[in-house]
This record gives sequence, structure tokens and C-alpha cells, in this order.
Amino acid sequence: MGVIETAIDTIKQMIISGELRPGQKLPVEKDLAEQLGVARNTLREAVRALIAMRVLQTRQGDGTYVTSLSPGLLLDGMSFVADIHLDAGAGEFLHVRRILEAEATALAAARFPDADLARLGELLDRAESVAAQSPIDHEKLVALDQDFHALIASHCGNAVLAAVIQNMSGRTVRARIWRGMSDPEAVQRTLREHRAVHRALLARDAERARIHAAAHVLGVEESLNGSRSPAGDDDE
Amino acid sequence: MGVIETAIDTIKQMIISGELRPGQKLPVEKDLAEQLGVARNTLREAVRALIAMRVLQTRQGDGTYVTSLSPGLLLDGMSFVADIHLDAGAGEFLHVRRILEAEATALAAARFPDADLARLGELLDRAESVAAQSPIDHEKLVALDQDFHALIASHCGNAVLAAVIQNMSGRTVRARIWRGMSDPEAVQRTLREHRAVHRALLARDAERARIHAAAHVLGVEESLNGSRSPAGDDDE
DNA sequence: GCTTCATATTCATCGGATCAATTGGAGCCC
DNA sequence: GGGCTCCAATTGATCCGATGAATATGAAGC
Repeated sequence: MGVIETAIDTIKQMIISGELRPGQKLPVEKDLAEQLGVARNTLREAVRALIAMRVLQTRQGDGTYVTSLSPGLLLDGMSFVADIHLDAGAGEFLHVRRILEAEATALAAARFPDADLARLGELLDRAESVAAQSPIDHEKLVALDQDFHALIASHCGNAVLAAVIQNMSGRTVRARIWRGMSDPEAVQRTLREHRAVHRALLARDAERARIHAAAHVLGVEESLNGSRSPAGDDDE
Repeated sequence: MGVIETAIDTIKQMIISGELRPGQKLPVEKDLAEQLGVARNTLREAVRALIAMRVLQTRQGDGTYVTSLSPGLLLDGMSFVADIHLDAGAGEFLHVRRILEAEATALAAARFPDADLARLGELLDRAESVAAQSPIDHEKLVALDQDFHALIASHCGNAVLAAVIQNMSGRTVRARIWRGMSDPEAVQRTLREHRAVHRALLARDAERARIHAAAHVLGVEESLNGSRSPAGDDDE
């Protein structure tokens, strides 16, 4: 194994073992390099790799710090994966998102704070007013859509589940989905489905919430690939 | 944005746009650095970040290549996330794994090749023979357990789903689960649950497969946190 | 035709130099 | 004294050049 890989693993182990805790500052490059027995440039490449994994964070003139290491932070590189497989794999990502979002929405039904239920309704109001204008500002709809799903996921009681859902569809994927809705009817259908999920959450009905959430994502899947089975049942 | 981040994004864009395709060789460091207008060391840090994301791969003496970019490859950094949250978040990861594995097992029921159904049975035979010995070789059980779940996930027909499941429980997490089974009865129960999943798959019964898979992971969850709700229903 | 080996190519690692951002304190003004 | 300004130290960011190590390539020899 190369020197850099060894350095990466050493730092990882220092974190897993608790020697380095979230938010803690690392020794200065020169010292840490010496401690690990590598050159400064080599250490920098190791640090750069950990920065890419959102494990470390540097601030010029200040120092290098361990991040919060929260699942939401560490899992957010996944959205890039979704973006790369924009064409071939979008359906597969959506399928996973459907499974997870259905569960998360059901879980959220029991624990959604009333204040956030109201906020959820406001998001829908704003989305509907945007959709009523012409031409439709798809950028705004994408942002509101993301907020809608993120707010629900954040209340599922499972930070890992929320993080995975959040990153399952990258920004590019989500933008493409909405851009594909040139048909105003598709936009209206999406908003109706969102309303249905909202009503189920208002009623604290987990099963209704689950079904509406699943149907909503499934609708998106089908609109992407022309109602073929998104699971790959076809043998193409 | 720093020079390195710019270089990373530029290479990413070259991949997303298709200018760089999977398996393709990148220009030599010197040329690529010049092309991007950065020093060679700077480019190396950008490349190192993309290596950490499993997007690039270098071979000393040969060159730098774009990886296959398969979801399974790109998502496998996730297992490190699971390892970091070994204590606090293991239950949350397992919950997500339960949701996904139940679905994947159900999906696999219809498309499992007969040959691999037989292999699945052999894995169980070997696991039972290992469990029958004393002292129990937990390392072997962990490996067989991983193979068992991986084989099922690989036949769900969705590469993204399979990859996420595969990485939802890191090696460390899985090892800890089995090490925690000092009680031989717990090992036997796990093997019985695996058998139940196998029988359901043999019968091509998706619903039975789903239920047994979910029950199996749920059992692991409960054994980890003493039958409290793993979703965080308690207000600790 | 095959193996062996020298050589070129390419990434890996190193050490040092300079630039840029942040911090912290000294000094100054009100 | 309190607050502000500015300078110097600290620290990461970027660059440069050199050497080492692994691989590929092609020539030489059998």
C-alpha cells in the first residue's frame, strides 16, 4: 500500500478510535507530516482525500479540522453518483428513493411537529402560485420540491434514512425531472400528489402517507421511462 | 473557490459531459496540469480527491484512468460512514438496511437463477457446519453472512439498490454484530432466519421472502438495542 | 518465436519556496 | 478604558524542481 493510502488510513483510525473528535483541530501540516513520517506534500494529498469524503475541512490561515461527521454530511457525496448516472441509472435511483421515501413519510406521520406541518402547507401554496404563472419558473419549483421532500425526511426520526433520501436524487436529476414536465398537466399532478401526502400527514395517518408518497415517486419513475417497469423487468 | 476545487469540478464535468469515458486514460499529469492551468502538485491533489471518490484510479508507471463509474464502486465509500457511527448510529443504518433488504429480497425472488439458489444453500450449509464447531470461527461466519446477503442483493435487478445495501453495514459493523452473538442460540436463530429466506426464494414467493428478510434484520436491530424501538421512538 | 533486459514513460514521494487568508496582539485614537 | 487600526506571526494554498519506483515498450539474444 502506498504512503498516501497509509496516511489516509492512519488519520481515519485516529478518528474511529476517538483520538480525533468531531470539530477538533489537527496539528499543523508540518508537524502532522513529521508525525506520520511523510512529506508535507504527501500529507496534503491524504488530507485532500479526506476532505473529498467530508471527513476533514481546512480553513486557510487557521487550520485543519475534523467535521461534524454527521451522516448527512458524510453521505452527501452520493448525489454526484446520481448525477453521473443521469441517463442509465436515474430509474434505479428513483426506485430506491421510492422505497425509502415511502417508509420515511410513514415514520414522519407520527412525529411531525404541527408548526412544520403548517410550513409544509405553505411550501405547497407557494409551489401552486408559481405553477399558476406563465411561463413556469421551473427553478423555483425544483427548490420548493426539494424543500418539501427534505422537510418530510428530516422528521422521520432516522438521520441516516433522511440523509440517504436527501442525496438519492442529485440536484441535476431533480432539475431534469422538473424540466421534463413541460406538460402543465404533469406539474399539476405532482402538486396534487404532494397535497395528498400533506393531508395524510395532517391526519397523522402513516399508512395513507406511505401510499401517497410511494405513488408519487412511482409516478415520477413512470413518467421518466414511459410506464415500463422501472425495476428492470424488461430484458433490454 | 480554490484552484484545486476548480480542477476537481473541471474533471468531473469532463466526465459528466462524456468527454472522459469510463476506462479512458487521462493525459499525463504534466500535460493535464498545463491544460487546466495549475501546477502538477495541485493537479495531483485534485486527482487524489477523485480517487477517494472512486472516480479515478492511478497505476504507477502506466497512467491515470477513469473507473467503471458503476454505482457499486462509487457508493462503496459509504461503508466508512457506517464504521464511524459504530456506536450511535448502528441502529439507524440497520433500519435503512431492513427497509432496503426486504424490498431487494422480494424483488430477487422472481429472478434468482437456479444455480445461485443452490449456491445460497451451500453458503448456509457451510455456515451451519462452522457454527456447529467449538469454538465458533466468527470471522468465517461474518464472511459467509456477507456473501449470503450480497448474493441476494445482486439479483434484485437494481444495481443501485444492491450497492446501497452492500455498503449500508460496513465490515466493522457486521463483524461487531456477529461478535456480539456470544450466545450460540443467537447464532442458531440467525441461521434459521437465513434458511427461512432461502426457502421463500426457492418457492419464488416474494412476499414470504420480504417478510423473512425484514424479520431477520429487525431481529438484529433488536438484539443490538435490547428490543427498544430502533427508530428512535423513545425520547432519550 | 520466446525470453531477457535496457530504456523510456509515468505516477509516487520528497523538500523547499512563495502566496494568501486568518488570527492575535501592539499601538493608537476617541 | 474601550474600541479601532494595523502589523506580524501562523497556517494552509499553490507552485517548482528533483529523485524514486513501477510499468510498458522495444531491442537484443537465444
